[in-house]
Order: sequence, then structure tokens, then C-alpha cells
Amino acid sequence: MLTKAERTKQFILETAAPIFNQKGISGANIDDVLAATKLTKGCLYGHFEGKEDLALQVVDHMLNTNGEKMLQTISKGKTAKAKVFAFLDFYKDPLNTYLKGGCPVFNIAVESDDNFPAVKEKIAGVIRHGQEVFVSILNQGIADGEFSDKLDPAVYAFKAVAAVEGAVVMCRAMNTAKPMAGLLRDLKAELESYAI
Amino acid sequence: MLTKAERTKQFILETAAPIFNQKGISGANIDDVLAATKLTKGCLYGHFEGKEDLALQVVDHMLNTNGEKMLQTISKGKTAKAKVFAFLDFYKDPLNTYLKGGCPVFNIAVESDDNFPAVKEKIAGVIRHGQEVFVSILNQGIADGEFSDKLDPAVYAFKAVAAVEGAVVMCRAMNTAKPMAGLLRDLKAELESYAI
DNA sequence: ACAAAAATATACTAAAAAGTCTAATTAAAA
DNA sequence: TTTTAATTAGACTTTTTAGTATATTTTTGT
Repeated sequence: MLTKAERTKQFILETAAPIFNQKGISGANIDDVLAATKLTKGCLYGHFEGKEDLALQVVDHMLNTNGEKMLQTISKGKTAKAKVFAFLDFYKDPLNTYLKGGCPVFNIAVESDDNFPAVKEKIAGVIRHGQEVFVSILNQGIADGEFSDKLDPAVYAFKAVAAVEGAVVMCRAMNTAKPMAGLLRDLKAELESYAI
Repeated sequence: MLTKAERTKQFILETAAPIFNQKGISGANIDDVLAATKLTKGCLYGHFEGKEDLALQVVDHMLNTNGEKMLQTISKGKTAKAKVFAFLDFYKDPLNTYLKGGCPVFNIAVESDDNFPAVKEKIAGVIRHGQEVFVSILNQGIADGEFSDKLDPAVYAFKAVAAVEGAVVMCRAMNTAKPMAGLLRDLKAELESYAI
């Protein structure tokens, strides 16, 4: 069983995640977290060295959770095509993301870009790894005779992720999920055009 | 001729733009702007009511400049295809954007999403308008017999912008422009596949 | 059940950031 | 060119936010 302190820390991370995802690292403040958790400074500073430490651990928590959710989603598909479709469908409701505030990977990527080099490095790793997984799924699909070798895995993987992530931002700004539906249909159709 | 005050204000906006684009509205502070402009508080507060007013006007300035640059870029192309290609090439060097810190539209979209409703509305308008322009260019291309009517303007326009904007963020995070090149080639090839 | 250790509450201090005020300088119109 | 209005400098105040220190309570192992 988890110790009380471990549970408290976990609780802080989970409660702080949507705050940081929505307000960003610069925009979020300690008092927001205290208000949301209904804990006090003494408690929070017992678990984290300061705001920077908290932010870093919240970021880690968000990225880990996101990675797990993604992996779980993809693993539901048996074929390469099913995996890619599952990935795409993960983004079908950009206005109601599992974590309030949209995709943490992108949100953090934008904010960390010129401000938090350590965080930026972490995000770069997440993106690179995601691309590797995506590419290897497509390669497997080609090897299994599921797709023609005319399909360029690296190009499709990058386009799919970039488009879908960009679409989340655009849909959220415009407050409509409609264009996302068209995009997902299109990306699926393109992949199917390589089906053998 | 511009009055001195007008020039000073313009100078402040131009100097503050990259600061806000890189650090965000929450992350940027007045002292950053004062340091960069080498002006003093009295001066700055003579031109702006406060940080919020400054931020709003900087955002406007960035969006206007971006819109002009985009329009200018697109208008260089005579045919619909040339216009779209020009648009796409606008993003070919995501690591060295004309405004330091990447695309202001996306940066602002991400930050304003859950924090600055007024700014978010403005961004939504910019995105919507961009889509309208893009779609009408493609429609013109179809009308002119440049493209087959199999091309779905709304879908292509949304995908192109989402992908290219998403790609900017990903490339910047990973610190490489390489995948962008592949994406642009792919988006161009797809458009050309509709050429008559 | 009890003692030691850990966790939490509260009041406090420190630092950073925003914003104000008055004097001086400088630009623009008569 | 002079005079009035606008602009700018710089020190000051206020507010917000981060962080600390100590007392108290609660866990946890014996």
C-alpha cells in the first residue's frame, strides 16, 4: 500500500496537472494549486522543493500519463491499420480532452520552446519516441503485406501527428470539433489508399 | 510624418513582440520590455494603460504583421497552385521564423485557450479567415480548371494549415527542420495529384 | 498503545512584479 | 523662437507571489 505521503504527493500532481496544462508553467501559481488541493504551503513544500520542482514533476506526470494512455489506445488495434486508426481516433474530441486544456505534449512544447530548455529536451524525446513507434507500426504493416511499400512511413507518421496536433489547437481556438472529423477521415483514407 | 509618440509606441510594440511571442503573455513582464527598449516606466505607462493593454496591443500587432506577411507571400503566386505552394514554403524554415519564437498565431492560440477569452476570440477569427482565404483560392483553382473537382477545398485547407503549424512546433521542439521538408513535399504532391 | 518520525497547518518573511507620482526634458504649434 | 503641450526619467508605493520557520497533528513501526 502507498504511504500517506506518497498518496498526498500523487494527489497534488494529479490536481496540479490540469492547472499547469491550462495556465502553463508561467501562468500557474502555487496558490492555484493550494486552492485546488485545499492543502497548505507547509504541506506542499514538504513534498516539493519549490515551484520549479513542482512544475517539473507535474510535467513528468502529464507526459507519463499521456504516454500510457496513448500506448493503451494503440495496443487495442491488432493490425497496423487498426493501430493507426486508434491513434487518430484518440484526437476525435479535441474540445473535451481527458486532461483539461488540450494535449499536454503540444502545450508544453509551445511554452518550453524558448523558456525551459530542460522541459523542451524532455518533450523532444517524447515526440521523437512517438515518431519511432508510429514508423515502426507502419513498417510492420508493410512487412506484413498490409500496405504497399509506396507508403513512406516517416512522412506519413510526421504528417499525421503534426496535422492532428495542429488540428487540436485550431479546433479549440475556433471552439468546434467539426474540421477534426474531416481531417481524420482524410488521413484514414490516405492510409487506406496504400492498402493491398 | 509620424509623431514622436507614435514612433515610440510603434517601437515599443515591435520590440515587445518577440518577447511576448517567446515568453508568452504570462511569462513576459514589463521589466523585460523596459530592458529591451531601454525606456523607463513613465514612458511605457504613458503609451499603455498597463500590462494587459500592452499585451493586447502587442498581440494585435503580431497578428496584423503576420497577416500582412502571409497575404504578401500568397499574392506572389499567380495560379492557385502557386499561391498554395507559396503559402507552404512560408513555413519551410521553422527554426528561423521572421518573428523570433515561432508562429505567433499558434503560440497565442495555445496560451489564450483557457486564459484570455478576448485574445482567443481574436485568434479564432484569424484562423477562420485564413481558412476562408485558403478555401477560396482552391475553389478558384477548380473553377479555372486548374484542379479536379475531386479536391475538397475545406479538407485540404484545414489539413495543410494544421499540419504545417503542428510541424513548426514539432520541428522547433526537436530542433530540426528536416521533417518539415518532407511534409511540404508531401502536401505539394497531394495537391498536384488533383491537377488536370 | 506509545514513541519516533513524518506530514501538515499557520503565520511570517522575502522577493518579484506591477503600477503611480512628480519633476525634467523634449517636441510641436503659434 | 517661444511657449505650451506632450513625452520621458526615475524614484517610490502597492500588490502579488514565492518561500520559510515553527508549532501541531497525524502516521507508522515497535
